[in-house]
Amino acid sequence: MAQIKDVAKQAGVSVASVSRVLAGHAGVSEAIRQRVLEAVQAMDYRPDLAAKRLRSRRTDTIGLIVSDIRNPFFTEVSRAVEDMAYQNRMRVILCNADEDPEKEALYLDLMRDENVSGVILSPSLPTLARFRMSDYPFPVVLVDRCDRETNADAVVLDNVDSAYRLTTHLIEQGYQRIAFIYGTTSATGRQRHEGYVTAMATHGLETLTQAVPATVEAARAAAGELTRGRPLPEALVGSNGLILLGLVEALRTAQLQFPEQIALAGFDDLPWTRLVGSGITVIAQPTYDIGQAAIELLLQRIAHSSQSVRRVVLRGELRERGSSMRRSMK
Amino acid sequence: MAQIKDVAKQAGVSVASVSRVLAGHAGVSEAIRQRVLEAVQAMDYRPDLAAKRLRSRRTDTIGLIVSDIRNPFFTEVSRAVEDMAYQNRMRVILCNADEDPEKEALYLDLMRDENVSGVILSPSLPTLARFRMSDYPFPVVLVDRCDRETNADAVVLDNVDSAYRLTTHLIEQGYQRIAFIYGTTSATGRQRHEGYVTAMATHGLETLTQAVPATVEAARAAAGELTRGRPLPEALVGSNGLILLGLVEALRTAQLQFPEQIALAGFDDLPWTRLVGSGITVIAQPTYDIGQAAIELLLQRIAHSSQSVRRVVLRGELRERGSSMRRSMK
DNA sequence: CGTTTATTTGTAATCGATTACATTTTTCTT
DNA sequence: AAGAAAAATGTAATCGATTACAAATAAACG
Repeated sequence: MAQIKDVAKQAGVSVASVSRVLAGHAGVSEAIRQRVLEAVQAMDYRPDLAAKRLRSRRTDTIGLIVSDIRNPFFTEVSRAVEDMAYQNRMRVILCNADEDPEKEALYLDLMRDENVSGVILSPSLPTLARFRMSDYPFPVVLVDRCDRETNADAVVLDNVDSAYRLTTHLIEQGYQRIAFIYGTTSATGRQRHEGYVTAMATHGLETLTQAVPATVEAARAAAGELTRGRPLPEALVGSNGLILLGLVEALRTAQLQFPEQIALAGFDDLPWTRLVGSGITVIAQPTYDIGQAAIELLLQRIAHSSQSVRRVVLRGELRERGSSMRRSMK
Repeated sequence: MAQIKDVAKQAGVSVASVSRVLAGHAGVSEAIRQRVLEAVQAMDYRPDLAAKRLRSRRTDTIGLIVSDIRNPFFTEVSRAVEDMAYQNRMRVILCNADEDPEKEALYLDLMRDENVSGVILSPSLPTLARFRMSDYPFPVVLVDRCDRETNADAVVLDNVDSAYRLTTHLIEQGYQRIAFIYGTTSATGRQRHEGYVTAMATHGLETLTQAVPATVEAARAAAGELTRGRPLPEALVGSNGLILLGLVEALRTAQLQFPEQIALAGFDDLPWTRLVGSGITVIAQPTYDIGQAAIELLLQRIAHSSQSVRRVVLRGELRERGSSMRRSMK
């Protein structure tokens, strides 16, 4: 394996010059630049990253900590983050913390060990509550989850508004007994719940909510109970993609047609939402954009560590489909 | 930031002893071990990974190169790989090569730069054809895609057999004009095609195939054409999850009910396959196991670089659902 | 108990780059 | 053309660990 001193010898220059040329630093003559580049080419020289990182004290690596990459939302976010990272000659270390604060802490420690340039974090509720930017030796950008109190760079959906719009849509379609099943594991569930409550209150309707861990199984069970109760809710709303999936499964088990017997809506426009039944009405999140915005924010913060704290709020898009069709008057 | 010499001073020993204790090397007295551990604890010392990697020439990092993490198959594989990697104190660098041989080469170069311990690769067809273990300075395990000629550690599904069983199932249900839409971008499509052809031949039936790039859009277009042709095929089979999704969308557009007007089956048991219509018959891949097997194979190979080449073949599971229900006699 | 052998411990070289600082070369002024 | 200032280049220190080798200590043996 060729190393920098070999290249220097081959090009007849000093190692410093080689390093300068490769780093793209100014103040090196065109003649030398050419000779170095030629030698590099000829020897297929590739700098040793470990050495470079040790000396320069920078790793050009960013950490991405999410609950579970199998959640399609995070899948898409991670793809965006990786795309942008490689474009900026950075690496990504991905961690699945499973909504477990201890794992999150563990992985954040690992980020410190790795001496990462920055971290994108989707925190569980307890971690979010405790979060202080100053607790970390690297910049952190929160993604998907953040609350009003938290002082941190963040990229989130307009959760309250989106839930408000979704709920209002159902009300306008003639539904009144609208049940909201939401995840308690993260801040988004709470915020979407808030939007739902506001919409219901605005129209003088009573709320009907069920808080569950944000998993398909929990949502399925909760929906099963709801559908066995009487009177039957007129509509079900799930606060995210996993929950929505649980609802669909439960309705199927209970042999309830939507929207004929019960309407349905939720968050996250997944590949299947328009395929089941006559399609499911959802708030689509601009997931790729969210990931992209997060890493852009992070890169800016890395470049200017003292710039003011920013929050990017992206708007969800209501996609009306069959599952929320107008209720026939009774 | 405390470094090893600070710890050594604090514990009243040499840096070598500290390093030995932390590396878990034998031949250090219990007394010193205790003193070092105490000092480490007290100072919250964490070894600098860049320095460690430079000197030891090992990174404990593995590369995972797939076409697109958004493909649910790879999502699940990557989760398994990451789980196992962290359990073995290793890191994972994930790359999306988009089925592009050039990107694959680029990322493989990057792996060389990173001096990774090993790589798990899901190669495109051209890369697979050219693949030589000896071309890389690190061990490589192929995942999902491998053909008979390739001499390499690999973890794959029993593609030919699974496709054979799936096709035979449809035939047994009374279908004859069975169309097979398969992806040309990867080796799996070809192999599944082979299984289909064999099953059809065994039963003296004529084949009806359509090769497409493995994307939802391409499959949708191809299926659209097939459904406009006459006589209509009696059944459609998609060679993977993306293609299957495209087929479902096309049938929906063409307003064709399954299995009433046309039967449907495919590969990959995704969250939605049992929710659309009366459920879709599929071959379920043990995706998590595939990922797990791949990294286990890789770790073994890293430990014993000269062990014999292994191929792990996992069996797909046929899940019969409504979409392939028995055809009423005509 | 002195010698040999095995076990601990320490000292200093090393991994391969970046970069501070010193030196040389070039350019600019007058 | 001499001297000052600016630009280019080189030398050597440095990043923070691991580890080869040397030195010191302990155990084993006749």
